Amino acid sequence: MPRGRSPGYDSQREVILARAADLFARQGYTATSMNQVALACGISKPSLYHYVRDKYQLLVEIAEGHIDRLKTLVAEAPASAHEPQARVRHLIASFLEAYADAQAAHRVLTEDVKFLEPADRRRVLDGQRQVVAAFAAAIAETRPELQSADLHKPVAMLLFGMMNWMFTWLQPGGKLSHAAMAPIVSDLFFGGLGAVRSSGAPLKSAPAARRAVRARA
Amino acid sequence: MPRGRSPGYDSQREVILARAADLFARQGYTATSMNQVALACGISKPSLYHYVRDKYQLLVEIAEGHIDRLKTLVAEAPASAHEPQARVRHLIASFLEAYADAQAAHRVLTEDVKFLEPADRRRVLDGQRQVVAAFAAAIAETRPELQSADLHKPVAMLLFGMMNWMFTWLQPGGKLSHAAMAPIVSDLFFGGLGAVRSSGAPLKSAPAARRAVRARA
DNA sequence: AACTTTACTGACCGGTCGGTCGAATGTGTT
DNA sequence: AACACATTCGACCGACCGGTCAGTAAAGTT
Repeated sequence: MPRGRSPGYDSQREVILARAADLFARQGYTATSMNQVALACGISKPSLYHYVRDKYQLLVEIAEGHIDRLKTLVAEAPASAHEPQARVRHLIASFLEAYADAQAAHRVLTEDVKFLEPADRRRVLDGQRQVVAAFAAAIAETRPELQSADLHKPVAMLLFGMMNWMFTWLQPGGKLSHAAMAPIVSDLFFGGLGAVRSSGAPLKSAPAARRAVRARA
Repeated sequence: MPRGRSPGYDSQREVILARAADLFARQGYTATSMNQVALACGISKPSLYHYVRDKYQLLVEIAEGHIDRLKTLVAEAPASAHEPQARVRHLIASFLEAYADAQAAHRVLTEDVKFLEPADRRRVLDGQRQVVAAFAAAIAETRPELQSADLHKPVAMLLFGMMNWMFTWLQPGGKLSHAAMAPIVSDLFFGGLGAVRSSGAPLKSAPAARRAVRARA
């Protein structure tokens, strides 16, 4: 066995994945050519193919890498807080932090899933489903009536809407950071959760909203 | 002057725009070929080019058509309600209705703006900015402290996040409709608005949340 | 030194893309 | 009938796509 892989192989591979994620995020998967990826990495196209099987593999690895990170986040969360609302607040903060650190991958995950082959797409969407389910369950603990009304998942999706939409308008260099938005999102969400009707009968008070204010500090 | 345009010209053109919007929404702008558009319309590619200058024009017309519709919505809204919160609630409902009626165009608007040339993109984004500003202003009327804290626009963006993210998870045929989500989104938003701190000092109560419950019926 | 594999590249391939050409066939106007 | 133009299409074009080939230079093992 005459020779092994260069020690720089894995790091070079990570550079490629990062640059590719960046290009995919800015231009979209289909609008990005492998020539562009190679150029962004400072290598030729055949060299690029030395590290990566094909263009599709780039997409799969970027998407799965990010969803795996998110799954790790929800898996680590339960241990950190026992009070239900504090746990969700912690989840929100850690997700927004992860989004900030991996904006390109996040954008690819949300916009280019449609280009995954059925099997891969199913796996990725299943990961997303697990993450949403974890949020929904944590939310349901703070207000069990929602679960019986089958509203805990829609409400969780509204929360994800607030978070996932942020990469659209929150620019990295701006004066408002992802971290600064975390308490605002949490306050808005838990404040409002109390006002969501769990059935046809309107609520006469907003207990969860008041609870939110108490838990915030 | 020997002949005018066929009476079916405009309707055929609208069919083309609708089919193209559908394909762009499902596959993305770059991943959709003009052959596919022609096939979906039941005509040949040269015939397609008889009705449309080029592929790019399709994108521009779809995006501008949708943003114009949204601008019309906010322009018509102020007359319909005098109470600030009711006005925003009305806006939310009418936007979600518009989204449901033009899901394809909405998706194209949010995902394919990046393919617009700078001038067109600027025009479209400026339209979006106007719409957001209108929402933000209406929100600020319900809670003026937010505006002085420069939080009314971020908070408006969180609202848009909830609404714009819905096309991601709310399937047209499902048991939960856009219309059914409108009061939930409104309740959650206005309930939570009271819990958002307008400054460093924490709120000791959530007045807007209680106001939300009263205004809901 | 001999050998095997990594790392890398210029040149190229089949195929598809957006878009056009030239011609055939209407169709309303004169 | 004669004309002008709308409408339609098969065939085609240059450009670019993802990906490969054949080959070079270097590096680790023996």
